[in-house]
Amino acid sequence: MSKWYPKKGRVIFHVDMNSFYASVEMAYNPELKGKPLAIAGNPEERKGIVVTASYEARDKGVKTTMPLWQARRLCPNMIVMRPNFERYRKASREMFSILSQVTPLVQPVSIDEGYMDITDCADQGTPPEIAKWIQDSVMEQLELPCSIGIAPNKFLAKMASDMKKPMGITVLRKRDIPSKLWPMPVREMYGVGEKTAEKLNASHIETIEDLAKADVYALKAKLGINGERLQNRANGIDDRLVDPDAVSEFKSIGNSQTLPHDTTDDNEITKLLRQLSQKVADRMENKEVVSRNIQLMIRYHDRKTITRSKQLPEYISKVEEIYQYAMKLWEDHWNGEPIRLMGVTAQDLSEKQDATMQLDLFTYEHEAKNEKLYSAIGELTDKYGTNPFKKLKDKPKATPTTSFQKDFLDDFKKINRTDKGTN
DNA sequence: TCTGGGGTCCTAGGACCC
DNA sequence: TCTGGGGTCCTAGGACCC
Repeated sequence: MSKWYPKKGRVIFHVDMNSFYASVEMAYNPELKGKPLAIAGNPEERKGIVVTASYEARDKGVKTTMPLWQARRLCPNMIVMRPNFERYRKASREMFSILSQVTPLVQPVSIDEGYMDITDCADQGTPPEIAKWIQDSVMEQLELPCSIGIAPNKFLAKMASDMKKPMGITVLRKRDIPSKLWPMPVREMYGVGEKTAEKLNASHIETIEDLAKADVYALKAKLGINGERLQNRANGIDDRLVDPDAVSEFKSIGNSQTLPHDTTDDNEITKLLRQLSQKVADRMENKEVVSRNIQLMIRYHDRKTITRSKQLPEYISKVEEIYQYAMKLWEDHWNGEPIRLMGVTAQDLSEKQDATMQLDLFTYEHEAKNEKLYSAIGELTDKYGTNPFKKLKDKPKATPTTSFQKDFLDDFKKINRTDKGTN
């Protein structure tokens, strides 16, 4: 029996931009600095909510997701702006480019936060020194504040970056867990939302320490596999790697919209369905993907929400196709009550290139039974030692996720094209 | 006057196949 | 004569996060 010992602990950063949208607007227009500012979708509509609030507004009690009318009551002189996503995306790109000057091991998780693995960056300084350099660079070059958590894994780094805001740098070592992590209410733990917190509280688990020390079987009975995972996190255990490629592919593209008033009006609903289909189609074209599953979401007047989806016999990308399938779902599943929101989402996405390749593969296997295809796969399997796509031979489905798979698929496409050319 | 819009991941049951 | 077990696909919904 041999035990595996890691060579050394990892050093993980979680970089979190402070009230990102509001900060970007302040950098863009210095007159806004020091003033209570909220970014809100649809400031005119009664159903608008606060997306991000500056610290000046937060001091007055304004919070993210608060209805705008409520926020205005708390902070009457608050400036309200619509979001400028182009601006935020640009700032985000520049921020991540600063991070990647330290290491290529940067994993963006959203527009305003990301993980870094700086285990092998000792030549650039101690972890707090590197964190300080990042924080200063982002502030000097972009005028944007951020907080950084330093820890031996992703979960602890995430919790750490949240502990000091704005412009904080927090180290959370394993030995700090009992004093810094455990006293926190369990609801504040990343991964514990409202429902899970309620369940835990019902079993008299109030703090992260309670969770860390709870009976694992009781947790599993209540929360399933997630119970065990949360308990591990509470004890500072988290093996997830920092994966720079993790968010490169989208799994779904959807658009939804709340109506200004609840409705059963056919014209209005048809029009909205068309608009949403158009938006989805446009975004799919930008990303050069096609979809094999369309989902419709309906939120009724009482907020009850249903989703209905359909797996398609073929990949689609055109507005007309998306609209037709969404409309069919609507006709089949609407219960006739007034609705307040509708959404259209394209799922089971594939890159355009691959989808046509898959179609070729399908045709070959099921109609032509082309031997050349199999010999091409065999040839590549020999060349690479193994076929990374277990399913490439059996099923017309192959979405590359690793560079090994990408290389394999590229080569396969080359050979496949040559074959077609000689036919 | 309650509560947006963009996502991801997980679970669970039924159909279907071997 | 009456019934196993595993695997995958499809669908719906829940929970969570920013």
